[in-house]
Amino acid sequence: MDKHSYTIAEVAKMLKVSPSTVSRAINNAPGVSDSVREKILNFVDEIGYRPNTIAQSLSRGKSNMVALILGDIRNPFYADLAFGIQKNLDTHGYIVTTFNSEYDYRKEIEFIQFAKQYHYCGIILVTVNSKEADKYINKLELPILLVNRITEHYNGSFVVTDNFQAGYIAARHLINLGHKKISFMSGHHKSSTASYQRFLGYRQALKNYCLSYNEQYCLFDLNWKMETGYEAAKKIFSLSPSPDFPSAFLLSNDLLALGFMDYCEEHGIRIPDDVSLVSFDNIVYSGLHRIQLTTVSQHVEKISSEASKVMIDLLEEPSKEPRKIIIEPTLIERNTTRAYKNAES
Amino acid sequence: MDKHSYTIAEVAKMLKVSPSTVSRAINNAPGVSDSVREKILNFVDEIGYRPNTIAQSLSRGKSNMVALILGDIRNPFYADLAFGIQKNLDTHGYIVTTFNSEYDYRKEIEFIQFAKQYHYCGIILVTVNSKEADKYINKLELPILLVNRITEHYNGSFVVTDNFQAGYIAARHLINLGHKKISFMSGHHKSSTASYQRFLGYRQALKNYCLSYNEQYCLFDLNWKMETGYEAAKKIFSLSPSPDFPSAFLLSNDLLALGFMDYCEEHGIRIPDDVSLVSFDNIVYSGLHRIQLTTVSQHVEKISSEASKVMIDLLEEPSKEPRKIIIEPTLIERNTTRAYKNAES
DNA sequence: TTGAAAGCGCTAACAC
DNA sequence: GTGTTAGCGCTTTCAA
Repeated sequence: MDKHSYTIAEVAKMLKVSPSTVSRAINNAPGVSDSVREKILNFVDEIGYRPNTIAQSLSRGKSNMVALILGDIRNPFYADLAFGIQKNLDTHGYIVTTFNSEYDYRKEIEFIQFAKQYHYCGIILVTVNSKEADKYINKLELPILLVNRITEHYNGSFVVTDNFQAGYIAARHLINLGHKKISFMSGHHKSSTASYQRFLGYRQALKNYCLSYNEQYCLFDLNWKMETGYEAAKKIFSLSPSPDFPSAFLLSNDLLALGFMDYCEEHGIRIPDDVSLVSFDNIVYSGLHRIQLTTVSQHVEKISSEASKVMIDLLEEPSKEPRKIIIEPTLIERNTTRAYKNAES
Repeated sequence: MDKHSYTIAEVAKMLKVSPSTVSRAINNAPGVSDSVREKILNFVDEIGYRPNTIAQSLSRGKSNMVALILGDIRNPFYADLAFGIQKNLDTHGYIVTTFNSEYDYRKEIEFIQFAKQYHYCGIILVTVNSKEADKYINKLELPILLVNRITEHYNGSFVVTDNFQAGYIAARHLINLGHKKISFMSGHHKSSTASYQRFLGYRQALKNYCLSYNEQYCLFDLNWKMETGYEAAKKIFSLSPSPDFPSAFLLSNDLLALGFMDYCEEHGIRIPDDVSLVSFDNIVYSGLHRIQLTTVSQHVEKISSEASKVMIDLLEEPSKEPRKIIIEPTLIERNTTRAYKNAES
């Protein structure tokens, strides 16, 4: 029953040494004889002394907390990311706090300032990528790492998926299946480079295969959520019928796709019989036997391990060149796509 | 472009007042004339000064960080819980750090000690509930709140679901459907009160309706994960056929159920035609049109709002009586259960 | 109402 | 190899 926490001064006094010696011993710093070090370590262990991290941080002028700012931890993609990063950084003695910006750039900026005020030692940011954030990021004196999305004027370290390629292979898959009319349902198009790059990849594929792009059936301001995917489907399928109506859809992420599917199922639109679907992320629920969503994997475990490594580098060797890591996506073919069948055939 | 963060001393000097006056002003403490206060506040705002929270914490002897220790953020139930708690506490000026114990009591204890060393001001704990943790929890001098599960000798504040009731209504639903042989697939039975209470409720229902309990088809050490549910199904369905084989299963949580379903689907066991399934949590994916899992909702948004309220109480009025909050679960009837049909009929 | 000064628990020069 | 001492940036008595 430790009634109160000891201070380093108390420990020093009990051991009849100076606080600095204790400090050196517990921090594995040089300048203590082995015998004294051992004595101190044993004693400290015995009485259960642990240095006050707050005091350490203040004295050292830096903490060991890193902030992870992302859209929404309830998105399984981010939950995986956060889990991985947290676990990796944990083993290196860092502690990470996760902040949900809810895809709102004002919250994001608030959290960035917050991290600064709290003297976090670094920031891992999945930005919503507004012009505003851009300004804040560049005038930040904290080590920062952008994950998944980069801003326009950023030239620091990042770890991202090759989203252009992701969009390209998703579209190509559909094209190879014979689809001619393919629509894109995008997350905040203007603000998210991730979504925008995927869109560009899709456009490129269309172009390369001489297919036309029909903006009428595309949506560009979706909010990455299941409900939004549901609403998107409602909107699209309530459009008056036309020969131009798409036979396949690209959805910006799996959550949107799941919502989209839900609407379809409820309204007798069969997948993949009536329309084909491809999305991005490969969250675990997409692989469920009853779901079988064809999707482009971003390899989240790879992203989180790379991001952890880069962050640790940034923290421990600040002088190093910025690291720019791009990860190749992979198409996971499952069951929401099938060969295009002409109505007349 | 603020090159460096100002200190309170610098601000004071610029304003030709003392640091204490600045401190009082920015903390809304009494003892400053309105005119001076206003002047300080305006200036501080203008130059973008923010007090160093680390220094504040050290000086005050307490921080405003609360630790949330839970099993695994990748479980959507916990993601929802964490999201809600974080959002609520955020608006009260607290910052919450989430730790994943991975259902390992040693990690849990490590995190508890950690929170102490870092001078967190409070802990919200979803314990794995080992005897070990029990000891640590009770000799803790930090405000602590147990969520979802309580330990044997705990007599502090908690917010939990009525898990006995949850188990009872789940089983009763199946019984009303005519099922006679109902099996229970449990999370760590011995260590989790949540799971154990659900099991007890189930046993009680069996008893009340004069049904027999057959341990042979129950499993008690599952690990709350999808893969584990999959393995559980494999294990059960590889048992040699018998007239006692259950026609319905209760699964400790939705993730287990999803994995269980996956195995069944893959092996031609139809749900609900061949076997009925009920589980607990009502994560969002259970409601998907293609899934339609019948489950018992714990009302996670209610849990998180109550937990937040109680934690804030604990922090701000430490003298108050412990709060003990029990939330009633609700059965969500969907599509993984159906009336029992005798093979001969 | 305001300011001076001590101190929170630790680290890191600097001296011995 | 070890100890002394001066901060880190803030809050909070206490005195004015």
